[in-house]
Order: sequence, then C-alpha cells, then structure tokens
Amino acid sequence: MASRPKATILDIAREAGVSKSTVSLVLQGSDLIRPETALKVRKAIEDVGYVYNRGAANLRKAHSNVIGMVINDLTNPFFAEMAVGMERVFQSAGVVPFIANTAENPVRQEELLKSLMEQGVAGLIVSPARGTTPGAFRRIEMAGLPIVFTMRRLPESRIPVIAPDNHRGAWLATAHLIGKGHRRLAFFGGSSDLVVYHERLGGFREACEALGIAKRDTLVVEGETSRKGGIACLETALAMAEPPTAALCFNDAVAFGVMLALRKRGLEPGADFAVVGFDDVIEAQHYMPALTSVAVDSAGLGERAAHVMLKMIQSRTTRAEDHIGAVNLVIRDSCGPDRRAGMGDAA
Amino acid sequence: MASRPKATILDIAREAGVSKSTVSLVLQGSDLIRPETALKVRKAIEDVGYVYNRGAANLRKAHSNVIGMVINDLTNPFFAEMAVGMERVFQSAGVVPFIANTAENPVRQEELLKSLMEQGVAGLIVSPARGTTPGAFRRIEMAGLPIVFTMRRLPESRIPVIAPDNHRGAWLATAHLIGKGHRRLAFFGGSSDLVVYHERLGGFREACEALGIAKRDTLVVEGETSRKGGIACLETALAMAEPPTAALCFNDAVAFGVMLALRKRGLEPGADFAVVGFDDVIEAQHYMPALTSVAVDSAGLGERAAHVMLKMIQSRTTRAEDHIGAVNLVIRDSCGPDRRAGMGDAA
DNA sequence: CCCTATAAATGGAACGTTCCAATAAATCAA
DNA sequence: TTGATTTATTGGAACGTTCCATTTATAGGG
Repeated sequence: MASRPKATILDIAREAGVSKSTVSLVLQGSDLIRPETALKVRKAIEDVGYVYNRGAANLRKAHSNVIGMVINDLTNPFFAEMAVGMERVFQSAGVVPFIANTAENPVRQEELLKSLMEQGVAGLIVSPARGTTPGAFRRIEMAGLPIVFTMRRLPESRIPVIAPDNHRGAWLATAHLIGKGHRRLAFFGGSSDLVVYHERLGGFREACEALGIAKRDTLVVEGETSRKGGIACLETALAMAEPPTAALCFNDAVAFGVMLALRKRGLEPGADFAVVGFDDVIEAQHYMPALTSVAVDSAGLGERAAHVMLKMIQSRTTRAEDHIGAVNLVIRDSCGPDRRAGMGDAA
Repeated sequence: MASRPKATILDIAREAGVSKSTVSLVLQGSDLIRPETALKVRKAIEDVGYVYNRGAANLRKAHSNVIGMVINDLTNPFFAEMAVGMERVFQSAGVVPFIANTAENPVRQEELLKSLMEQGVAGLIVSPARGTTPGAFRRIEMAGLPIVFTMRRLPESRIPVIAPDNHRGAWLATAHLIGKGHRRLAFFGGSSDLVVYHERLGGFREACEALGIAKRDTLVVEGETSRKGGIACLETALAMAEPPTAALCFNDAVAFGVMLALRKRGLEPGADFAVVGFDDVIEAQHYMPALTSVAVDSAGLGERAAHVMLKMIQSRTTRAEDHIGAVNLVIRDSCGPDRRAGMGDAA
C-alpha cells in the first residue's frame, strides 16, 4: 500500500520480454507490432499497474490532449451549462477539458492561466473575470497558444470571442415591454466595467429611442448581478418620484431579485410591474410567475467555442472569427401591460 | 505570431550569461543565488517569454501541485458550491485544483480519472457518478494515489468519505413533519442504486417507526432527482386511495417539482401539503413559499474534503478517517400542520 | 542459394527540468 | 602564507517518454 516506485515502460518491457520501444508502440496502438506481441505487452501493463506518464511524453511530442477552460463563476448555472456544452464536443474529439474557476478574481485568474500553461495545455477557453486587465493575456498570445473568449469580451483585444448577441437581445426585450404599453422603463443591474453591460444597455437605449421613449422616461440602475442586486435596484427605482412600470434586467438572477422585492411590497410581478430577464436559465420557467427572458443558448455557445478551439488547434493558428450567437426572446408570464396607461395592446 | 520554438531554461541561461542550474535555482526562489544574479535571470526570463514546463520538472520532482476533482454533475448548484469550497482551501495551500465533470456517466468518469492520473496529479477528490462499479478505483488505489470521496459513498470501499449525515437529516425532517401533526407521510425521489438514497430513506423510516407512524401509512416513490422527478412523484402519490399529507423529498430539486405540481393542481404548498427538501440550495430560501430543507453545508464539506486531501498528501498516506458533516433543519414556510387531522401542535 | 522486399523489433539520442557533487571565489583564523 | 570555511555558481546524470535509424527475422523471386 506504500507508494512503491512507479512502473515505467522499462518495467513493462522487462516483464513482457521486449524492448521499451515495442512497449511505446503498443501504447500508441501502432500496427507495426505483431498482435500476439501486443497482447503480451498489454498483459504486462495490466500486471504491473502501469500509469502512462503524459508529462514525459509531452517532452517529445510537443502537444498534449488537454485544454483548459477558465470560468469566472461556476456557481452561476449559466456558466455551468456552457461548460457542459463544451465538454460534449471535446469528449468526442478525444480532448480532455480541465475546468478552473476564477470566482471573478483577476489575480486568481492569472495564477490559473499560468498553471494551465505550465501544464502544457493545447489551448485555452476563457470567460474572463471582471476587472481583467488588457495585458493579462499577452503572455499567452506571445506563446502562440490558441485562446478564445466566451461570453465576455475585453475592451481592446484581438482574441476571438464567442458570445450571444447581447445588443439584439436587449433590443427585443425592450421592444416587447414597449409593445405592452409601458412608457417608463428601467434597466436594472450590472456594472459598467463589463463590456456585456454596455452591449445590453445599448440595445435597451436604442430600442427606447427608436420606439419613441424619451430619455428622461428611462432609468438605469447599476447593481450586483445577483438576486440581492435586483432587490436593491427595485428599491431604488420605486423610491423615485415617477417610478418605472417595467424593467429589463441585466440577467435572470437580477430579475428574480426584482420579483422577490415586488412580492415583499405586496406587488405582483407581471401584473403590477413587468420584468424581463436575460440568459433564460432553467429556473426562469419554473418561477412564479414564469419569467420572460432572453434565451442565449449557453450550451450551444459552449459547443461553438469548443469547435472553434479544435479548429484552431488543428490548423495551428491563433486566429479565428468572432461568433455572435442568435438570441431568442422567450415570452412567459412576467410582463403584463402597463396598468396605469389606458390599456395598451394586449399581445 | 507563428509557434516559434519554446524557450527553455537553457535559452534563459544563455541570455543571462549564467548556467542552467542557476536559472533553475532562481525559478525555485532559492536563497543560494546572489540577488543581483537573480535579478539578471528574472529579466532574461521576461525577455524570452519563458513558460515553465511542469511536465519536465515532475519527471524529477516526483510530485506535482495539482489535484483533480471529479464531479458527477456540475450543473447542480449543490456540487458547484462544494467545488468552490474546496478551491478556497487549495488556493491558500498553493495547490491548483482542476475540475472535471462526469455528468453521471461512469464511462466518462473512467476516462477522466485515467487522464488525471496520466497528468500526474497529486491527489483525487471524487464525487462518484451513479452506477460506478466497485472496481473503478482499484487502479488508483494500486498506484498509491490519495483519493477521497465526497457526498457519495460506494457500497464496499475503504476509500475515505466526506459526506453529510444523511440519516440524521432525514430523521430530523421526518420528525418535524410528524410534529406538525402529519400521519401519512411520503418519501419522494431518488433511486436505490445510490447509497445516499438508502441513508436518507433509512432516516425517514426510523423516524416514522420511532414516532408511531405505521408502515402502511408511509409511501415511498422512487424517481428522478430533478424537478421533473418531483412532479411525477406527486402525481403518483395523489392518485392513491389515501394520499399522504406531507413528503420528505430526496433533494431540493425534487421538492421544487412537488411544489410546482401542487400549484398546478390548485393546491398550496405548505398549507394543503407539507414538503421538506434536502441540501438547502440557495434557491430554497427564495422560493414561494420558502422551502423548509435540511442544510448540509456543501461549501463546508468541500473545505473539509480539501483539508483531508492536503493532509493525506503531506503525510504520504492513502488512508484517512471518514467525516460525517453535521446537518441542520432549516424551517421555513413549506410545512403547515395537517389540516385534515384536528389541529396538531403549531411549532 | 543469393538478393531484395517486407515485417517486426530494437538501441540510443533527445526533450526540459532537478539536484548532487564539484568547482571557483571570497573570507577568515592562525 | 596556508588551510579551512563559507558563499556562489556550475556540469552532468537522471527522470520516462518518442522516434529515427538500425538490426534481425521472414518471405518471395529469380
């Protein structure tokens, strides 16, 4: 049970009465080896409890079969789903994805990226932590390692990005609210250090402008991208002189918080105040009332990112095109018409 | 931008005008090197864009600084939280945890374990996939690699386990329901191929027996451990001649499903039918009504598992004690008294 | 029986580190 | 001055693979 010296291909060779080269070939499934010999070797491998040493192999072979995925928040089911989508693709390509979680901490992110590189990964898929500095990926680019960003984009960077069409999603959601007769709209949650925030807010603003909502009838409240943040946003909004009657939320978590806060005040989400979420996580459909949300197909984006990465590795390039995923407004029960205005059109 | 040959310590040595040994010592932060020399070397390292090759190093150094965590379902926030707890501990110990997701697939699990071992991890923390065969970890044990299980236990295995006190949790929850006056109780969800299932069901049964509930007044419905499973369980139960008035659910997801299904039938969870969950995921407190659930402190268990692992690595042993984590019944709004029986005691 | 072609197996150098033993330089006690 | 001690640096073997260039065995053609 003690840690006996590990078996190597030399031990196998001795056991099987062949040379180490032969063992190596068997391990690689070469057809240069006579089947009976291969069998003998495989038996020896089993007998000595051999564990392949990929580190030693990579010393000669240049590139490994593992890619690293660095995720900013694993407890957000949205990212977890994306990770699962990627795994599906990588698995069938014989690539092993190792996941690491930065918990939105750029320092931690730096450490993990370093570690992954030292480990000799073949590529990196990263959903950058909030507050990542633009230079954080210079070393990786210098090393010529394939890398793609998912979900989030960095201000000035040539690294390919796989992300949903945030602008359009926000536009659609906002138009939906306006179509329901709402005239005073809010955008809740998120903070301006995220590019995603500007994309979604931009869609919101453009839709308002295009559909005749004056800027002074819109309200933007920054806040944490969590239930707690949503609660805070709603409190702020309802404290205003002329509060909004509907809100587009930065993401579903914020929307859940808003609905919770409404209930706590005796208001019914949907009927008394319309709310739209973003991301369409699984829970959205199970809430009471079910949440209208912008579906971004996180698993699909994960798959896409994985495919792009495989292509990059295969073609030994470090460049790839951005991919902006289609979004889809899923209408449920959280957006009634504006009650105060004389009945808007009921869709 | 093309993949130039990677820089090695020899390149650094040449650049800095020292020997490779000196560079190696600098990399390890040895105090045998004159500070000025170290500075010179560090500059060279920066200049050539050097990336440390841990695979090569491990060839001599025996043990690495990475440990693998193999999780059965990353999209379950419960496991994600546990993973995050572990990460906290490992980070401060300078150990890098790589996470891999089996998605409850034993074959996938086997592949991942193999890969992790080949990568030369220092230890393994595993939450086994459903249907894992007892022999799946023989190779790992043979290799003398430290391994601990979390949350789930395998039928006959000497591998240390870090898990919540499922039996007691179920007992407490059941006693709570009985205390509320319920006399016909159900256990919903889960399947008997999981040891956890037997532990929780066992607690349920013992509490019933100890507190005077006849076996024929209890109902056990197996089912998926998901919302969907919960919905199905409730349908089955309400179709019976004398349906139960309360249920302990295998986990929170099942409980959510049960509440959903109750609503769909026009019944109010808590008032018309009492339901208790298990795990106490974050959403439990945000549901309507807030779910009474057995809190298992997943992050804490994760931390504990990480500590045990560190200890094992440090003391070069492959043995450790099991750790059964305390549980805590969190009473919220999903369990009113039995209405049909003449008012039980109101807690 | 020799020559060539094919199949099967092998030895050895190389990969990028670590670490031991050895060297070189500087300091000190006598 | 000499030898001993300390400080700073270095060469070289070793780690477990891969893969090229060889060798050995087997078969086929004349």
